[in-house]
Amino acid sequence: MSGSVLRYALLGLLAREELTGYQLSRRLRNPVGYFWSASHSQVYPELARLEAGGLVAHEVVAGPGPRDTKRYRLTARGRDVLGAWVVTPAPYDEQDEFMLRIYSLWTGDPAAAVAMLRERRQHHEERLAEYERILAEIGPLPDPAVVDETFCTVATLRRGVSFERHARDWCQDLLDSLGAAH
Amino acid sequence: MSGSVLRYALLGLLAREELTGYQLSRRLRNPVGYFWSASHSQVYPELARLEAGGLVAHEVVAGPGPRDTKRYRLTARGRDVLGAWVVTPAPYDEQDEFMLRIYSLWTGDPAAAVAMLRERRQHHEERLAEYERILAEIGPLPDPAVVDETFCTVATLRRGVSFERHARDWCQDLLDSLGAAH
DNA sequence: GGCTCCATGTAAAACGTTACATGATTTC
DNA sequence: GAAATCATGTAACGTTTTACATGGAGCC
Repeated sequence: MSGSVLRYALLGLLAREELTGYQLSRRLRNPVGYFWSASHSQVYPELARLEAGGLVAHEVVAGPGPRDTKRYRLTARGRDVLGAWVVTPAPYDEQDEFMLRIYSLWTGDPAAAVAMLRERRQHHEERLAEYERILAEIGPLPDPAVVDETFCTVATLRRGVSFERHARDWCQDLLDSLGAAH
Repeated sequence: MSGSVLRYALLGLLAREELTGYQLSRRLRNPVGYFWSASHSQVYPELARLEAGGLVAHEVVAGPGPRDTKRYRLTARGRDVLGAWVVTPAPYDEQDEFMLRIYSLWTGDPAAAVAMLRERRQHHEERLAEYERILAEIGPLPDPAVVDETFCTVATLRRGVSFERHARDWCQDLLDSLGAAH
């Protein structure tokens, strides 16, 4: 029973629907990939470990593809482990490679710095539009809030919207103070 | 010549002042630790690699401690490598263990979830105050902006302020919609 | 014919964390 | 006298990335 974070990403996805290893890998690009990603070569061994620990189980299903697929589901024990983990405080400091660049931006070429910041701002802009599009698709939540899958999905999207907006504005402010026209 | 990010954290610190391995380790908790951290057991081997590549050099100095210390400085080549890296686009998706918890919050105990979110909001509040204190200490920047060390430090702090503010408000909104009184 | 998607795995290499190892000086 | 700080390193372990390996179905 390893203590890696990946296992909780997998349990969290399986708490919502039954999935194959391949489908889990894809979701770890999108939509969960927005805040946690992993490659398939990590997923398959981790699934085997989770099954050995009794947190997930699988049945073999003839899928749409040519080969038999393993459809995984969360066990009651898996659900308990996940539920206990989510209310645990997360480590506070995240690594931010972009900020590391900003910290030493003064050592780089000014014109290249402006180009990099413009690209970054554009990236935030696009991601913001994407989050807002998904939110619009989901529509309004019921007013006495029901804390279910959708509620949590919307919560993460709202955080995304807030984050991208502030990040975009910060890029713009920095560009302005660098004296970059338009 | 490895391609890890740590090397740029070290180069970025050495671009500002000459430091020993131990001092570098401490700065990777604070202030750079706000967005990049590393333990001393990573720093010492990486410094050796950087020196082998001609990006840093050291001289042995009798420090305040009992033992001789190695004071490292950036070489011209190290400065070039750093300057080229900072204007390079950073990978966009960062891992966010906290958001992974939020995504599956619905599987956890509601009261425990509220407690966790309150603690998190408090954390953002404290970090916000810290950044604002440091900004006040630095004071205002010259108006025709000079893109130097201080300018970049202030840029990272402003981003920190903006981030903590939005994160705190998001926590509060979520607590509100969970119907948590105060 | 080549590319992408479906689908599963293993292996090697790189990277990061924690523990081991040592020891003087300063502060409580 | 105990704990923290200064100061440097190595070793073991865990995690992550990239490459290796295979192969059918559908699309351009």
